[in-house]
Amino acid sequence: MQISLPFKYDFDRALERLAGDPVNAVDLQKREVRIPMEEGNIVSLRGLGSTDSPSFLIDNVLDDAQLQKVKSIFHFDRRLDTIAEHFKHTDLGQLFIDHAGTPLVKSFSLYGTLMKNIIHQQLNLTFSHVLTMRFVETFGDNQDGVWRYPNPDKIAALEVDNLRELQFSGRKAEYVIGLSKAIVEGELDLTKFDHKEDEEVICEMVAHRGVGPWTAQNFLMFGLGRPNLFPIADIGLQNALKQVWGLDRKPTKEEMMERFPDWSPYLSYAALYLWRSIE
DNA sequence: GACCAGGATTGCT
DNA sequence: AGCAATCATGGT
Repeated sequence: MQISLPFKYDFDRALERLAGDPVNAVDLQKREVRIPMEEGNIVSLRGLGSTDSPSFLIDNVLDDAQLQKVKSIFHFDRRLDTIAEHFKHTDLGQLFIDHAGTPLVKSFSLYGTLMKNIIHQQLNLTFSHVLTMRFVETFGDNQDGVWRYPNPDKIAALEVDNLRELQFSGRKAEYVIGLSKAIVEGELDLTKFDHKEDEEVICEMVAHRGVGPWTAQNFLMFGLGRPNLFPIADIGLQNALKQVWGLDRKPTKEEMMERFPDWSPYLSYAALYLWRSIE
């Protein structure tokens, strides 16, 4: 199955971003990522064209529903040129020229992205990737060289010490186990968020111990692919804005929020391109 | 050796 | 309501 897009799409950049997380099965030379699907099979997505003329080869999809799911993960239906145009006359205009075609790619597993976001809280990226990798290697499974996050029931059954052994903090271990229990017991249903407003999802999520605004906003961005979130507590975004605005300190919450009306309804893309600017 | 990392919670004023 | 301490560990 081959498809092409009528707008700039930097697939290599998307792959580099995915490759930043060692859990993902990315081959930069072959321009390929293999995606472990919920249905059990592994879909292969390979880039064929260029950023200006993007096309893709999709292999091993079971049916049309799954094809739509893959397209949705990579946002092949979301016009990046329209979004760049929106930022043209804002303070972030240059970013959208420098990194044109950078897409917002969703993670492959809702539960996985929640666990990953918890694990990544407040830690530097290198160490947090070590932790997520240990988590997946210890409790997930490997199918044909592709790692898959475990099911929540497996984590819900753990003791704090099982995660302490992987060098989780005691508190982080409690969060991860507690949230997994909430999912198993049906108190937290990640699959029912699709038709709810951002604010409603955030409200429900932060009611659970371990989930704060940053984690809920990241889940909405990278789990559900929502276009209009800006995790204001994020140190990386603060540092990126410090650089873009030429400040000698990190910007205040108020200074950042002042720009929201200009960036909206694409706050997620403002965040994505700001992260891109400091990578 | 201090201080900060792509934070959240708890306890204290 | 707002602030400080706490958490594990790696990098600077």
